[in-house]
Amino acid sequence: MSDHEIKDDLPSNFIRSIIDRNLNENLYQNKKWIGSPGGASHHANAPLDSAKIRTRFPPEPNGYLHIGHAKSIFLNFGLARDYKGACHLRFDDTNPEKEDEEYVRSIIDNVQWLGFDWKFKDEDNLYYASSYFSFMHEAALSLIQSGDAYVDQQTADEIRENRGTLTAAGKNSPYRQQTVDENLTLFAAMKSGKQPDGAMVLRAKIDMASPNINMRDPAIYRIKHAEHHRTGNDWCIYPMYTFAHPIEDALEGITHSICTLEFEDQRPFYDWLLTKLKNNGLLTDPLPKQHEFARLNLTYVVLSKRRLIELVTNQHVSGWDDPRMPTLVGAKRRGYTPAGFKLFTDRIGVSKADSWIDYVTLEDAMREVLNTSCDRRVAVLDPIKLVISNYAEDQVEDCFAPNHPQDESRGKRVIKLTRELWIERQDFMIEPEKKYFRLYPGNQVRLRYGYVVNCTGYDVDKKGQVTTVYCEYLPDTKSGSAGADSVKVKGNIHWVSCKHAVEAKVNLYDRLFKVEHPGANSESYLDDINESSLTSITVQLEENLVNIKPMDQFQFERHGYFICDPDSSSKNIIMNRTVTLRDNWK
RNA sequence: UGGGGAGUCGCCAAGCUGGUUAAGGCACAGGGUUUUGAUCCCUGCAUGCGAAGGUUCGAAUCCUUCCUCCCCAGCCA
Repeated sequence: MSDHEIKDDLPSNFIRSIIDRNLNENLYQNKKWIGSPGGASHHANAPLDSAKIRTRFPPEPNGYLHIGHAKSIFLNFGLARDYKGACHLRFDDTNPEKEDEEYVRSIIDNVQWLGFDWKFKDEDNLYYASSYFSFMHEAALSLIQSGDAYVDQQTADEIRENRGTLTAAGKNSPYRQQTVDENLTLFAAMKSGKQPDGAMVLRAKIDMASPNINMRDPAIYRIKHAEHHRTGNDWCIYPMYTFAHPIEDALEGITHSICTLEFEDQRPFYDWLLTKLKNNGLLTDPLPKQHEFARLNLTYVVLSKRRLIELVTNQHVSGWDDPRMPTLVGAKRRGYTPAGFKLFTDRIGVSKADSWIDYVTLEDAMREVLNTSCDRRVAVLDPIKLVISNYAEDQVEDCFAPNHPQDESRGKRVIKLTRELWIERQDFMIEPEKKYFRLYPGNQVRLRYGYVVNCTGYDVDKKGQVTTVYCEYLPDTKSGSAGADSVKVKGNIHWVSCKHAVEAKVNLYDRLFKVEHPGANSESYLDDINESSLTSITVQLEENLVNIKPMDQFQFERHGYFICDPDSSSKNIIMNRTVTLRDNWK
């Protein structure tokens, strides 16, 4: 295949268009990279960067990754792979009060689970913003020296008041005209540890009358007497995201810094800062450029960090990895797969339009992937007994079931047939409704992989509930035998031998919220919680499932895809339903 | 009422340096195959591109005006 053909297979979106254009403009042909992050002097004698582009996935280690992050991960790492570039995993740990090592580990696991790493040739591009604190401090000093930053001693309230409003310009701080030396002294005081939190803050000196509020002298360094999970007590001043992020990108030689829409207003500051630092000799071209895309919204799902935390702490779910949670750890336990997420993100595309993706789009992507990857098994979820009256009490017979209907190479397995079987309650009706073609008195169906049977009767308990169904089998009709097709039936039901069945617990999951947009038309999104999002039942599995191991996945025929829970054991098998099969009936 | 964005089929989304009948996916509706009412296959699904004007031989693509929605006033990210 030629490059041209390969390119035709790639999706088209505005970010790829930008990259294509940048590459055609030879924007990075003189870009130097010495193999590790650093400023202008660090890369001064470096060779040309062999990575065509550099992107980054920059999570703050203050929570668990969710499905929305998966979109960003596939975007950033996918772009790097397609363009023969590198994607860095960078922890944006500039706020010590919120961040923790526990999240770092979980994020690393999640990214690897989705199939990515941060290697590029011999580089290991795993970085921490906190590694750049020294450079950031120097950058701040340089800004003070060039007259582009000052230490403001107003209180937080005063700063807020003087910022102005959306329609009215702000007022200059009384400290805005301090000399460079005064600012240097004050900034040193901030760093010295002798100033309490909030006493003063370093601000960029731009324009208090800017129509863009982000340009009204944004705060770039604050005092925070807090222990950082990586730098300990080395610092008591920490850079703000606004200041830190562009620098992180620049030091790592990022070409395309892709973030979500809400940062659009910050792009002017991003460019302002980097240009200043370039003029001050700390950075060189090509400078990274920020591009924004629409974050993922999924119907019936909440993705905001605050709400997710609330769901866990208020115990609406069992934890971060509850299979109903949209976290990656939850999705994994639910049985959602990396390949499914890849298909999903490919399908939804990338754009700048705010949008809500139908939850069914995600489910369908999972079904499509699971359909080919999962072997089939039989499970009766709501058992009633079926007795084959003309089948001997002690007889046991092998039935052969293919592991996958579209892939013979996966072989067959044996399922034992006996006189008494478990079948689904839903596969029998005393009085069939229209178009129902399963079991009812007088009707014939095939016991999948076994014989055709004729329904002869049934028992009910005092409540009128069916307890046992009776039938007679047609001896010449066994699946695979010459006479198998001699009797044509429409219905085909699954079953499990009572004598051989394995009991298990199954968790049936439904959407966590009962409305498309939780919270949109109610007091709180919590009012929209679906109280029956989890149903736990006891079921009968085919005997071949006795040795199932945690995380094994199967399709239970006619039901859906199921995964063996991490807490499952041979004595206590637990299966989680990932997603049902499509069902045109009922 | 300031600034920044976005509006193409029920949900996404190509196309947008103007040029045959406006890609594709999901959903939906029919039909075929089928020992999963699954899968798979076929067919249908916007004379229309937020609205109205205008430029042009020709506009979703260019211009003008208007409408709707989202984001921004943390020493959060």
